[in-house]
Amino acid sequence: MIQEQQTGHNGVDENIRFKPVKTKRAFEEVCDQIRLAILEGRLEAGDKLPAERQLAESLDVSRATVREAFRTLEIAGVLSLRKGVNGGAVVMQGDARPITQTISDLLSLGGLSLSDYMEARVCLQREVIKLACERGEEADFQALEANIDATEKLTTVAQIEDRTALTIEFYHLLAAATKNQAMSILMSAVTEPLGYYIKQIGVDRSWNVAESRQRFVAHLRDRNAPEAEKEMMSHMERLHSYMLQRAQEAANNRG
Amino acid sequence: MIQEQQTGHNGVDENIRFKPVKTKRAFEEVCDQIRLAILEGRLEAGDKLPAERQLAESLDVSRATVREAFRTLEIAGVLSLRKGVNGGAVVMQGDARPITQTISDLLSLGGLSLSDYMEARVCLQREVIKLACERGEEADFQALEANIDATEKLTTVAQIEDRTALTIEFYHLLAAATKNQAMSILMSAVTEPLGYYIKQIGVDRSWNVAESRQRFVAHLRDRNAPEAEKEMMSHMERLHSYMLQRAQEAANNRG
DNA sequence: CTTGTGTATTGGTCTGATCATTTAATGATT
DNA sequence: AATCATTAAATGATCAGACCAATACACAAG
Repeated sequence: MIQEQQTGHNGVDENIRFKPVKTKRAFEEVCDQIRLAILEGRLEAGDKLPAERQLAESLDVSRATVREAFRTLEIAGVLSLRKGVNGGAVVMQGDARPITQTISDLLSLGGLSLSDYMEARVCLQREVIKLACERGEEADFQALEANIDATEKLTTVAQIEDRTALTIEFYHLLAAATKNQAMSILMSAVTEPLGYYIKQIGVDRSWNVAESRQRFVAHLRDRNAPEAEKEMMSHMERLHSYMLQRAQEAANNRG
Repeated sequence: MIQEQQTGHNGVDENIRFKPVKTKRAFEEVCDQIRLAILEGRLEAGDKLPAERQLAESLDVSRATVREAFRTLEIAGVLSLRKGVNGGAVVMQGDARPITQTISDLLSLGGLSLSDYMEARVCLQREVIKLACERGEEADFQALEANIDATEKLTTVAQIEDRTALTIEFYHLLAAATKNQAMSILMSAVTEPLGYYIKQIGVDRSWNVAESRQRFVAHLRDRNAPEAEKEMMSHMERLHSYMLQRAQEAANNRG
Protein backbone atom coordinates (compact mmCIF):
# COMPACT_ATOMS: atom_id res chain seq x y z
CA MET A 1 0.00 0.00 0.00
CA ILE A 2 2.90 2.30 0.65
CA GLN A 3 3.70 4.08 -2.57
CA GLU A 4 7.34 3.71 -3.44
CA GLN A 5 9.14 7.03 -3.71
CA GLN A 6 9.92 7.70 -7.33
CA THR A 7 13.54 8.74 -7.20
CA GLY A 8 14.20 9.31 -10.81
CA HIS A 9 15.12 5.81 -11.84
CA ASN A 10 12.85 5.93 -14.85
CA GLY A 11 14.14 9.28 -15.86
CA VAL A 12 11.09 11.44 -16.43
CA ASP A 13 9.58 12.29 -13.09
CA GLU A 14 12.17 14.79 -11.93
CA ASN A 15 10.87 17.83 -13.70
CA ILE A 16 7.42 16.85 -14.83
CA ARG A 17 4.75 17.99 -12.48
CA PHE A 18 1.35 16.37 -12.75
CA LYS A 19 -1.68 18.37 -11.91
CA PRO A 20 -4.57 16.56 -10.26
CA VAL A 21 -7.26 15.71 -12.75
CA LYS A 22 -10.35 17.76 -12.13
CA THR A 23 -13.20 17.35 -14.55
CA LYS A 24 -14.97 20.64 -14.75
CA ARG A 25 -18.68 20.67 -14.28
CA ALA A 26 -20.85 22.25 -16.93
CA PHE A 27 -21.92 25.20 -14.83
CA GLU A 28 -18.29 25.95 -13.96
CA GLU A 29 -17.48 26.09 -17.64
CA VAL A 30 -20.27 28.60 -18.12
CA CYS A 31 -19.00 30.64 -15.16
CA ASP A 32 -15.52 30.67 -16.57
CA GLN A 33 -16.69 31.80 -19.97
CA ILE A 34 -18.54 34.72 -18.44
CA ARG A 35 -15.65 35.67 -16.16
CA LEU A 36 -13.25 35.44 -19.08
CA ALA A 37 -15.47 37.69 -21.14
CA ILE A 38 -15.35 40.23 -18.33
CA LEU A 39 -11.59 39.94 -17.94
CA GLU A 40 -11.07 40.48 -21.64
CA GLY A 41 -13.39 43.44 -21.70
CA ARG A 42 -16.00 41.81 -23.92
CA LEU A 43 -18.40 42.25 -21.02
CA GLU A 44 -18.38 45.11 -18.58
CA ALA A 45 -20.41 46.57 -15.77
CA GLY A 46 -23.89 47.46 -16.95
CA ASP A 47 -24.02 44.98 -19.79
CA LYS A 48 -26.95 42.63 -19.91
CA LEU A 49 -26.51 38.95 -20.66
CA PRO A 50 -28.95 36.97 -22.79
CA ALA A 51 -31.95 35.51 -21.03
CA GLU A 52 -31.49 32.16 -19.37
CA ARG A 53 -33.47 30.26 -21.98
CA GLN A 54 -31.63 31.89 -24.83
CA LEU A 55 -28.16 31.44 -23.32
CA ALA A 56 -28.93 27.83 -22.53
CA GLU A 57 -29.63 27.23 -26.18
CA SER A 58 -26.52 29.10 -27.32
CA LEU A 59 -24.26 27.12 -24.98
CA ASP A 60 -26.11 23.90 -25.64
CA VAL A 61 -26.78 23.22 -21.98
CA SER A 62 -29.96 23.07 -19.98
CA ARG A 63 -31.51 26.05 -18.31
CA ALA A 64 -30.72 24.56 -14.92
CA THR A 65 -27.02 24.64 -15.74
CA VAL A 66 -27.15 28.26 -16.80
CA ARG A 67 -29.06 28.99 -13.64
CA GLU A 68 -26.40 27.41 -11.43
CA ALA A 69 -23.75 29.47 -13.18
CA PHE A 70 -25.79 32.64 -12.81
CA ARG A 71 -26.45 31.84 -9.20
CA THR A 72 -22.74 31.38 -8.57
CA LEU A 73 -21.90 34.70 -10.15
CA GLU A 74 -24.77 36.42 -8.40
CA ILE A 75 -23.50 35.26 -5.02
CA ALA A 76 -20.05 36.44 -6.06
CA GLY A 77 -21.45 39.89 -6.72
CA VAL A 78 -20.63 39.75 -10.40
CA LEU A 79 -24.18 39.50 -11.71
CA SER A 80 -27.49 40.88 -10.60
CA LEU A 81 -30.58 38.91 -11.57
CA ARG A 82 -33.82 40.75 -12.09
CA LYS A 83 -37.19 39.41 -12.98
CA GLY A 84 -39.66 40.71 -15.46
CA VAL A 85 -39.56 42.31 -18.87
CA ASN A 86 -36.23 44.05 -19.37
CA GLY A 87 -34.97 42.01 -16.46
CA GLY A 88 -32.24 39.45 -16.87
CA ALA A 89 -28.66 39.07 -15.74
CA VAL A 90 -26.77 42.35 -15.54
CA VAL A 91 -23.03 42.65 -14.93
CA MET A 92 -22.28 44.59 -11.75
CA GLN A 93 -19.19 46.44 -10.62
CA GLY A 94 -18.47 43.77 -8.05
CA ASP A 95 -19.41 43.60 -4.42
CA ALA A 96 -17.43 43.26 -1.21
CA ARG A 97 -20.13 41.32 0.64
CA PRO A 98 -18.76 37.91 -0.33
CA ILE A 99 -15.61 38.77 1.58
CA THR A 100 -17.54 39.64 4.71
CA GLN A 101 -19.62 36.52 4.33
CA THR A 102 -16.55 34.36 3.98
CA ILE A 103 -14.96 35.79 7.12
CA SER A 104 -18.19 35.15 9.00
CA ASP A 105 -18.31 31.60 7.69
CA LEU A 106 -14.71 30.97 8.65
CA LEU A 107 -15.40 32.23 12.14
CA SER A 108 -18.50 30.16 12.70
CA LEU A 109 -16.93 27.06 11.17
CA GLY A 110 -13.80 27.27 13.27
CA GLY A 111 -11.52 27.77 10.27
CA LEU A 112 -10.47 31.02 11.90
CA SER A 113 -10.01 31.65 15.58
CA LEU A 114 -11.57 34.64 17.25
CA SER A 115 -8.22 35.83 18.55
CA ASP A 116 -6.51 35.65 15.17
CA TYR A 117 -9.44 37.46 13.66
CA MET A 118 -9.31 40.23 16.20
CA GLU A 119 -5.58 40.65 15.95
CA ALA A 120 -5.88 41.05 12.19
CA ARG A 121 -8.53 43.64 12.84
CA VAL A 122 -6.13 45.59 15.00
CA CYS A 123 -3.41 45.40 12.34
CA LEU A 124 -5.72 46.65 9.64
CA GLN A 125 -7.00 49.37 11.89
CA ARG A 126 -3.47 50.68 12.45
CA GLU A 127 -2.96 51.10 8.73
CA VAL A 128 -6.38 52.64 8.28
CA ILE A 129 -5.60 55.21 10.93
CA LYS A 130 -2.33 56.12 9.28
CA LEU A 131 -4.00 56.74 5.93
CA ALA A 132 -7.02 58.46 7.43
CA CYS A 133 -4.75 60.86 9.29
CA GLU A 134 -2.98 61.63 6.09
CA ARG A 135 -5.94 62.02 3.77
CA GLY A 136 -9.05 62.50 5.85
CA GLU A 137 -11.00 65.64 5.01
CA GLU A 138 -13.10 67.82 7.24
CA ALA A 139 -16.24 66.16 5.85
CA ASP A 140 -14.98 62.79 7.00
CA PHE A 141 -14.30 64.04 10.50
CA GLN A 142 -17.72 65.63 10.70
CA ALA A 143 -19.36 62.43 9.56
CA LEU A 144 -17.53 60.57 12.30
CA GLU A 145 -18.63 63.10 14.90
CA ALA A 146 -22.21 62.94 13.68
CA ASN A 147 -22.03 59.18 14.08
CA ILE A 148 -20.76 59.52 17.64
CA ASP A 149 -23.56 61.95 18.48
CA ALA A 150 -26.16 59.62 17.02
CA THR A 151 -24.77 56.73 19.00
CA GLU A 152 -24.91 58.67 22.24
CA LYS A 153 -28.62 59.30 21.73
CA LEU A 154 -29.39 55.60 21.71
CA THR A 155 -29.22 54.46 25.29
CA THR A 156 -32.07 52.06 25.85
CA VAL A 157 -31.61 48.33 25.72
CA ALA A 158 -34.11 48.05 22.90
CA GLN A 159 -31.86 50.19 20.73
CA ILE A 160 -28.86 47.94 20.96
CA GLU A 161 -29.40 46.79 17.40
CA ASP A 162 -29.32 50.32 16.03
CA ARG A 163 -26.36 51.09 18.29
CA THR A 164 -24.44 48.20 16.87
CA ALA A 165 -25.23 49.32 13.35
CA LEU A 166 -23.88 52.77 14.18
CA THR A 167 -20.73 51.30 15.67
CA ILE A 168 -20.10 49.37 12.49
CA GLU A 169 -20.83 52.48 10.49
CA PHE A 170 -18.21 54.30 12.54
CA TYR A 171 -15.54 51.96 11.24
CA HIS A 172 -16.87 52.28 7.71
CA LEU A 173 -16.66 56.05 7.90
CA LEU A 174 -13.17 55.80 9.26
CA ALA A 175 -12.14 53.49 6.45
CA ALA A 176 -13.73 55.82 3.94
CA ALA A 177 -11.44 58.58 5.17
CA THR A 178 -8.49 56.62 3.82
CA LYS A 179 -9.76 57.34 0.30
CA ASN A 180 -8.70 53.83 -0.54
CA GLN A 181 -11.42 51.53 -1.74
CA ALA A 182 -9.45 48.39 -0.99
CA MET A 183 -8.84 49.42 2.61
CA SER A 184 -12.52 50.20 3.00
CA ILE A 185 -13.45 46.79 1.69
CA LEU A 186 -11.02 44.94 3.91
CA MET A 187 -11.97 46.96 6.96
CA SER A 188 -15.67 46.33 6.35
CA ALA A 189 -15.08 42.65 5.81
CA VAL A 190 -13.31 42.46 9.10
CA THR A 191 -15.69 44.68 11.04
CA GLU A 192 -19.13 43.46 10.11
CA PRO A 193 -18.81 39.97 11.56
CA LEU A 194 -18.36 41.74 14.91
CA GLY A 195 -22.01 42.69 14.76
CA TYR A 196 -23.06 39.15 15.39
CA TYR A 197 -20.84 38.78 18.41
CA ILE A 198 -21.91 42.07 19.89
CA LYS A 199 -25.54 41.10 19.51
CA GLN A 200 -24.71 37.76 21.05
CA ILE A 201 -22.71 38.75 24.07
CA GLY A 202 -23.83 42.32 24.59
CA VAL A 203 -21.67 45.38 25.03
CA ASP A 204 -19.47 46.36 27.90
CA ARG A 205 -21.68 49.03 29.43
CA SER A 206 -19.24 49.86 32.19
CA TRP A 207 -17.40 52.17 29.90
CA ASN A 208 -18.27 55.17 27.80
CA VAL A 209 -17.08 54.61 24.28
CA ALA A 210 -18.20 57.97 22.99
CA GLU A 211 -15.55 59.91 24.87
CA SER A 212 -12.79 57.73 23.54
CA ARG A 213 -14.08 58.13 20.01
CA GLN A 214 -14.30 61.89 20.37
CA ARG A 215 -10.70 62.07 21.49
CA PHE A 216 -9.80 59.79 18.62
CA VAL A 217 -11.44 61.99 16.00
CA ALA A 218 -9.75 65.04 17.51
CA HIS A 219 -6.39 63.37 17.00
CA LEU A 220 -7.33 62.55 13.44
CA ARG A 221 -8.18 66.16 12.78
CA ASP A 222 -4.82 67.14 14.22
CA ARG A 223 -3.18 64.65 11.85
CA ASN A 224 -1.66 63.12 14.94
CA ALA A 225 -1.47 59.50 13.88
CA PRO A 226 0.48 58.13 16.86
CA GLU A 227 -1.98 59.56 19.38
CA ALA A 228 -4.98 58.50 17.32
CA GLU A 229 -3.54 55.03 17.12
CA LYS A 230 -2.90 54.93 20.84
CA GLU A 231 -6.45 55.97 21.60
CA MET A 232 -7.95 53.41 19.25
CA MET A 233 -5.66 50.62 20.34
CA SER A 234 -6.57 51.00 24.00
CA HIS A 235 -10.22 50.87 23.00
CA MET A 236 -9.77 47.79 20.86
CA GLU A 237 -7.68 46.01 23.44
CA ARG A 238 -10.42 46.52 25.95
CA LEU A 239 -13.11 45.38 23.53
CA HIS A 240 -11.21 42.33 22.45
CA SER A 241 -10.28 41.11 25.90
CA TYR A 242 -13.90 41.57 26.88
CA MET A 243 -15.07 39.57 23.89
CA LEU A 244 -12.55 36.80 24.36
CA GLN A 245 -13.55 36.55 27.99
CA ARG A 246 -17.23 36.32 27.14
CA ALA A 247 -16.55 33.82 24.39
CA GLN A 248 -14.58 31.76 26.88
CA GLU A 249 -17.45 31.87 29.35
CA ALA A 250 -19.86 30.77 26.67
CA ALA A 251 -17.58 27.90 25.73
CA ASN A 252 -17.35 26.82 29.36
CA ASN A 253 -21.11 26.88 29.72
CA ARG A 254 -21.42 24.61 26.73
CA GLY A 255 -18.62 22.26 27.61
CA MET B 1 -42.41 64.34 -9.53
CA ILE B 2 -40.75 65.89 -6.50
CA GLN B 3 -41.87 63.93 -3.50
CA GLU B 4 -43.24 66.20 -0.82
CA GLN B 5 -41.32 65.90 2.43
CA GLN B 6 -43.49 64.13 4.95
CA THR B 7 -43.10 66.37 7.97
CA GLY B 8 -45.33 64.63 10.39
CA HIS B 9 -48.70 66.09 9.41
CA ASN B 10 -50.28 62.68 9.50
CA GLY B 11 -48.63 61.83 12.74
CA VAL B 12 -47.03 58.45 12.24
CA ASP B 13 -44.05 58.81 10.00
CA GLU B 14 -41.69 60.52 12.40
CA ASN B 15 -40.37 57.52 14.25
CA ILE B 16 -41.45 54.58 12.20
CA ARG B 17 -38.78 53.38 9.87
CA PHE B 18 -39.85 51.19 6.99
CA LYS B 19 -37.48 48.63 5.69
CA PRO B 20 -37.61 47.88 1.97
CA VAL B 21 -39.61 44.78 1.26
CA LYS B 22 -37.35 41.99 0.19
CA THR B 23 -39.07 38.70 -0.45
CA LYS B 24 -36.57 35.99 0.15
CA ARG B 25 -36.15 33.35 -2.47
CA ALA B 26 -36.63 29.74 -1.51
CA PHE B 27 -33.01 28.74 -1.95
CA GLU B 28 -31.91 31.66 0.22
CA GLU B 29 -34.15 30.40 2.97
CA VAL B 30 -32.50 27.00 2.70
CA CYS B 31 -29.05 28.60 2.80
CA ASP B 32 -29.97 30.59 5.87
CA GLN B 33 -31.26 27.53 7.67
CA ILE B 34 -28.02 25.67 7.03
CA ARG B 35 -25.87 28.62 8.01
CA LEU B 36 -27.93 29.12 11.16
CA ALA B 37 -27.51 25.47 12.06
CA ILE B 38 -23.75 25.92 11.74
CA LEU B 39 -23.76 29.11 13.77
CA GLU B 40 -25.72 27.47 16.54
CA GLY B 41 -23.47 24.45 16.56
CA ARG B 42 -26.13 22.01 15.38
CA LEU B 43 -23.91 21.43 12.36
CA GLU B 44 -20.15 21.49 12.37
CA ALA B 45 -17.21 20.72 10.15
CA GLY B 46 -17.27 17.09 9.06
CA ASP B 47 -21.01 16.58 9.41
CA LYS B 48 -22.87 15.23 6.43
CA LEU B 49 -26.17 16.72 5.33
CA PRO B 50 -29.04 14.61 4.02
CA ALA B 51 -29.02 13.78 0.35
CA GLU B 52 -30.57 16.30 -2.01
CA ARG B 53 -33.67 14.23 -2.65
CA GLN B 54 -34.24 13.64 1.02
CA LEU B 55 -33.61 17.21 2.13
CA ALA B 56 -35.89 18.50 -0.61
CA GLU B 57 -38.70 16.42 0.82
CA SER B 58 -37.98 17.49 4.39
CA LEU B 59 -37.98 21.17 3.49
CA ASP B 60 -40.90 20.75 1.11
CA VAL B 61 -39.08 22.33 -1.81
CA SER B 62 -37.91 20.95 -5.10
CA ARG B 63 -34.54 19.37 -5.64
CA ALA B 64 -33.53 22.26 -7.86
CA THR B 65 -34.01 24.65 -4.96
CA VAL B 66 -31.90 22.54 -2.64
CA ARG B 67 -29.31 22.36 -5.38
CA GLU B 68 -29.09 26.12 -5.74
CA ALA B 69 -28.66 26.42 -1.99
CA PHE B 70 -25.98 23.73 -1.95
CA ARG B 71 -24.26 25.34 -4.88
CA THR B 72 -24.23 28.68 -3.10
CA LEU B 73 -22.71 27.18 0.02
CA GLU B 74 -20.25 25.15 -1.99
CA ILE B 75 -18.96 28.24 -3.74
CA ALA B 76 -18.74 29.91 -0.35
CA GLY B 77 -16.52 27.11 0.87
CA VAL B 78 -19.01 25.97 3.48
CA LEU B 79 -20.01 22.71 1.84
CA SER B 80 -18.24 20.14 -0.24
CA LEU B 81 -20.38 18.09 -2.61
CA ARG B 82 -19.28 14.59 -3.44
CA LYS B 83 -20.88 12.13 -5.77
CA GLY B 84 -21.45 8.46 -5.32
CA VAL B 85 -22.48 6.18 -2.49
CA ASN B 86 -21.58 7.73 0.84
CA GLY B 87 -21.20 10.99 -1.03
CA GLY B 88 -23.37 13.99 -0.30
CA ALA B 89 -22.93 17.44 1.14
CA VAL B 90 -20.30 17.65 3.86
CA VAL B 91 -19.69 20.70 6.03
CA MET B 92 -16.16 22.06 5.59
CA GLN B 93 -14.02 24.24 7.84
CA GLY B 94 -14.43 27.15 5.47
CA ASP B 95 -12.22 28.32 2.66
CA ALA B 96 -10.44 31.57 1.89
CA ARG B 97 -10.69 31.23 -1.88
CA PRO B 98 -13.94 33.18 -2.13
CA ILE B 99 -12.08 36.20 -0.78
CA THR B 100 -9.38 35.92 -3.42
CA GLN B 101 -11.99 35.42 -6.09
CA THR B 102 -13.90 38.49 -4.98
CA ILE B 103 -10.81 40.67 -5.07
CA SER B 104 -10.07 39.40 -8.58
CA ASP B 105 -13.62 40.09 -9.65
CA LEU B 106 -13.53 43.58 -8.21
CA LEU B 107 -10.31 44.29 -10.07
CA SER B 108 -11.50 43.02 -13.41
CA LEU B 109 -14.88 44.72 -13.06
CA GLY B 110 -13.41 48.08 -12.18
CA GLY B 111 -14.97 48.15 -8.73
CA LEU B 112 -11.46 48.45 -7.37
CA SER B 113 -8.61 50.38 -8.92
CA LEU B 114 -5.22 48.81 -9.40
CA SER B 115 -3.53 51.55 -7.40
CA ASP B 116 -5.86 51.25 -4.42
CA TYR B 117 -5.39 47.53 -4.53
CA MET B 118 -1.65 47.76 -4.53
CA GLU B 119 -1.55 50.34 -1.78
CA ALA B 120 -3.64 48.06 0.41
CA ARG B 121 -1.22 45.31 -0.38
CA VAL B 122 1.64 47.45 0.90
CA CYS B 123 -0.26 48.28 4.07
CA LEU B 124 -1.00 44.65 4.80
CA GLN B 125 2.55 43.71 4.01
CA ARG B 126 3.84 46.15 6.62
CA GLU B 127 1.79 44.51 9.32
CA VAL B 128 2.73 41.05 8.15
CA ILE B 129 6.39 41.92 8.39
CA LYS B 130 5.98 43.25 11.91
CA LEU B 131 4.33 40.04 13.08
CA ALA B 132 6.65 37.78 11.14
CA CYS B 133 9.66 39.48 12.69
CA GLU B 134 8.15 38.94 16.07
CA ARG B 135 7.03 35.35 15.72
CA GLY B 136 8.78 33.81 12.75
CA GLU B 137 10.66 30.64 13.56
CA GLU B 138 13.78 29.26 11.99
CA ALA B 139 11.68 26.82 9.97
CA ASP B 140 9.81 29.74 8.43
CA PHE B 141 13.01 31.49 7.44
CA GLN B 142 14.41 28.33 5.93
CA ALA B 143 11.24 27.79 3.93
CA LEU B 144 11.55 31.33 2.60
CA GLU B 145 15.17 30.77 1.63
CA ALA B 146 14.33 27.48 -0.05
CA ASN B 147 11.71 29.32 -2.02
CA ILE B 148 14.22 31.95 -3.11
CA ASP B 149 16.67 29.25 -4.19
CA ALA B 150 13.99 27.46 -6.18
CA THR B 151 13.00 30.69 -7.88
CA GLU B 152 16.59 31.40 -8.89
CA LYS B 153 16.80 28.07 -10.65
CA LEU B 154 13.95 28.93 -12.98
CA THR B 155 15.36 31.31 -15.51
CA THR B 156 13.93 30.36 -18.88
CA VAL B 157 10.98 32.17 -20.37
CA ALA B 158 9.00 28.94 -20.45
CA GLN B 159 9.21 28.74 -16.69
CA ILE B 160 7.60 32.07 -16.02
CA GLU B 161 4.44 30.34 -14.89
CA ASP B 162 6.26 28.29 -12.25
CA ARG B 163 8.26 31.37 -11.30
CA THR B 164 5.10 33.31 -10.67
CA ALA B 165 3.74 30.48 -8.58
CA LEU B 166 6.87 30.54 -6.46
CA THR B 167 6.67 34.29 -6.04
CA ILE B 168 3.13 33.96 -4.76
CA GLU B 169 4.25 31.15 -2.51
CA PHE B 170 6.91 33.44 -1.09
CA TYR B 171 4.25 35.77 0.20
CA HIS B 172 2.25 32.86 1.55
CA LEU B 173 5.26 31.60 3.46
CA LEU B 174 5.88 35.06 4.79
CA ALA B 175 2.29 35.38 5.93
CA ALA B 176 2.49 31.95 7.53
CA ALA B 177 5.36 33.22 9.66
CA THR B 178 2.93 35.59 11.37
CA LYS B 179 1.26 32.57 12.96
CA ASN B 180 -1.98 34.38 12.38
CA GLN B 181 -4.49 32.61 10.18
CA ALA B 182 -6.43 35.78 9.44
CA MET B 183 -3.36 37.63 8.25
CA SER B 184 -2.46 34.67 6.05
CA ILE B 185 -5.89 34.69 4.52
CA LEU B 186 -5.91 38.40 3.86
CA MET B 187 -2.40 38.41 2.47
CA SER B 188 -3.21 35.50 0.15
CA ALA B 189 -6.39 37.17 -1.01
CA VAL B 190 -4.44 40.26 -1.87
CA THR B 191 -1.47 38.50 -3.43
CA GLU B 192 -2.95 35.89 -5.71
CA PRO B 193 -4.69 38.27 -8.08
CA LEU B 194 -1.20 39.58 -8.85
CA GLY B 195 -0.50 36.32 -10.64
CA TYR B 196 -2.80 37.26 -13.44
CA TYR B 197 -1.17 40.63 -13.96
CA ILE B 198 2.32 39.21 -13.87
CA LYS B 199 1.39 36.64 -16.46
CA GLN B 200 -0.21 39.38 -18.49
CA ILE B 201 2.46 42.04 -18.47
CA GLY B 202 5.56 39.98 -17.69
CA VAL B 203 8.17 40.65 -15.05
CA ASP B 204 10.74 43.36 -14.81
CA ARG B 205 13.78 41.37 -15.80
CA SER B 206 16.16 44.27 -15.42
CA TRP B 207 16.43 43.61 -11.74
CA ASN B 208 17.38 40.67 -9.59
CA VAL B 209 14.67 40.07 -7.05
CA ALA B 210 16.44 37.19 -5.34
CA GLU B 211 19.09 39.40 -3.77
CA SER B 212 16.52 41.72 -2.33
CA ARG B 213 14.58 38.80 -0.91
CA GLN B 214 17.68 37.31 0.64
CA ARG B 215 18.49 40.55 2.39
CA PHE B 216 14.90 40.73 3.50
CA VAL B 217 14.92 37.27 5.07
CA ALA B 218 18.19 38.09 6.79
CA HIS B 219 16.54 41.08 8.41
CA LEU B 220 13.64 38.90 9.47
CA ARG B 221 16.01 36.47 11.11
CA ASP B 222 17.65 39.37 12.94
CA ARG B 223 14.19 40.44 14.12
CA ASN B 224 14.94 43.76 12.54
CA ALA B 225 11.49 44.84 11.46
CA PRO B 226 12.33 48.38 10.31
CA GLU B 227 15.08 47.19 7.97
CA ALA B 228 12.99 44.28 6.70
CA GLU B 229 10.19 46.68 6.03
CA LYS B 230 12.49 49.07 4.23
CA GLU B 231 13.82 46.31 2.01
CA MET B 232 10.37 45.01 1.16
CA MET B 233 8.93 48.46 0.59
CA SER B 234 11.56 49.42 -1.93
CA HIS B 235 10.88 46.19 -3.76
CA MET B 236 7.14 46.70 -3.76
CA GLU B 237 7.42 50.31 -4.82
CA ARG B 238 9.45 49.26 -7.79
CA LEU B 239 7.07 46.45 -8.68
CA HIS B 240 4.01 48.60 -8.34
CA SER B 241 5.28 51.51 -10.35
CA TYR B 242 6.30 49.05 -13.03
CA MET B 243 2.87 47.47 -13.03
CA LEU B 244 1.02 50.76 -13.07
CA GLN B 245 3.19 51.90 -15.95
CA ARG B 246 2.52 48.76 -17.94
CA ALA B 247 -1.18 48.90 -17.15
CA GLN B 248 -1.18 52.49 -18.37
CA GLU B 249 0.52 51.50 -21.59
CA ALA B 250 -2.01 48.72 -22.11
CA ALA B 251 -4.84 51.17 -21.55
CA ASN B 252 -3.33 53.58 -24.08
CA ASN B 253 -3.00 50.85 -26.65
CA ARG B 254 -6.65 49.99 -26.23
CA GLY B 255 -7.97 53.54 -26.13
C1' DC C 1 -52.34 64.05 -18.63
C1' DT C 2 -53.19 60.67 -15.24
C1' DT C 3 -54.62 56.22 -13.91
C1' DG C 4 -55.72 51.69 -14.24
C1' DT C 5 -55.44 47.27 -16.89
C1' DG C 6 -53.72 44.00 -19.54
C1' DT C 7 -49.83 41.30 -21.45
C1' DA C 8 -45.53 39.61 -22.82
C1' DT C 9 -41.01 38.68 -20.86
C1' DT C 10 -38.07 36.86 -17.57
C1' DG C 11 -36.35 34.82 -13.37
C1' DG C 12 -38.09 31.35 -9.70
C1' DT C 13 -39.81 26.91 -8.74
C1' DC C 14 -41.59 22.36 -9.53
C1' DT C 15 -41.83 17.56 -11.45
C1' DG C 16 -39.70 13.72 -13.09
C1' DA C 17 -36.49 11.55 -15.69
C1' DT C 18 -31.70 10.10 -17.33
C1' DC C 19 -26.60 10.30 -17.04
C1' DA C 20 -22.13 9.73 -14.69
C1' DT C 21 -19.43 8.76 -10.86
C1' DT C 22 -18.28 6.71 -6.72
C1' DT C 23 -18.31 3.28 -3.14
C1' DA C 24 -19.52 -1.08 -1.30
C1' DA C 25 -20.92 -5.58 -1.86
C1' DT C 26 -20.32 -9.72 -4.56
C1' DG C 27 -18.07 -13.31 -6.69
C1' DA C 28 -14.46 -15.29 -9.42
C1' DT C 29 -9.52 -16.20 -9.58
C1' DT C 30 -5.13 -17.20 -7.82
C1' DA D 1 -7.15 -16.61 2.40
C1' DA D 2 -6.07 -12.89 -0.46
C1' DT D 3 -6.61 -10.41 -4.51
C1' DC D 4 -8.82 -8.63 -8.38
C1' DA D 5 -12.69 -7.90 -11.57
C1' DT D 6 -17.73 -7.31 -11.73
C1' DT D 7 -21.99 -5.66 -10.33
C1' DA D 8 -25.28 -2.86 -7.93
C1' DA D 9 -26.93 0.96 -5.37
C1' DA D 10 -26.64 5.67 -3.95
C1' DT D 11 -25.91 10.30 -5.16
C1' DG D 12 -24.74 14.45 -7.50
C1' DA D 13 -25.04 16.48 -12.44
C1' DT D 14 -27.72 17.41 -16.13
C1' DC D 15 -31.68 17.61 -18.99
C1' DA D 16 -36.57 18.56 -20.47
C1' DG D 17 -40.79 20.78 -20.07
C1' DA D 18 -44.17 22.98 -17.42
C1' DC D 19 -46.21 26.55 -14.46
C1' DC D 20 -45.79 30.46 -11.05
C1' DA D 21 -44.68 35.34 -9.91
C1' DA D 22 -42.93 39.66 -10.56
C1' DT D 23 -41.98 43.35 -13.66
C1' DA D 24 -42.12 46.91 -17.22
C1' DC D 25 -44.26 48.51 -21.05
C1' DA D 26 -48.26 49.35 -24.16
C1' DC D 27 -52.67 50.76 -24.27
C1' DA D 28 -57.27 51.94 -22.98
C1' DA D 29 -60.26 54.67 -19.89
C1' DG D 30 -61.28 58.65 -17.43
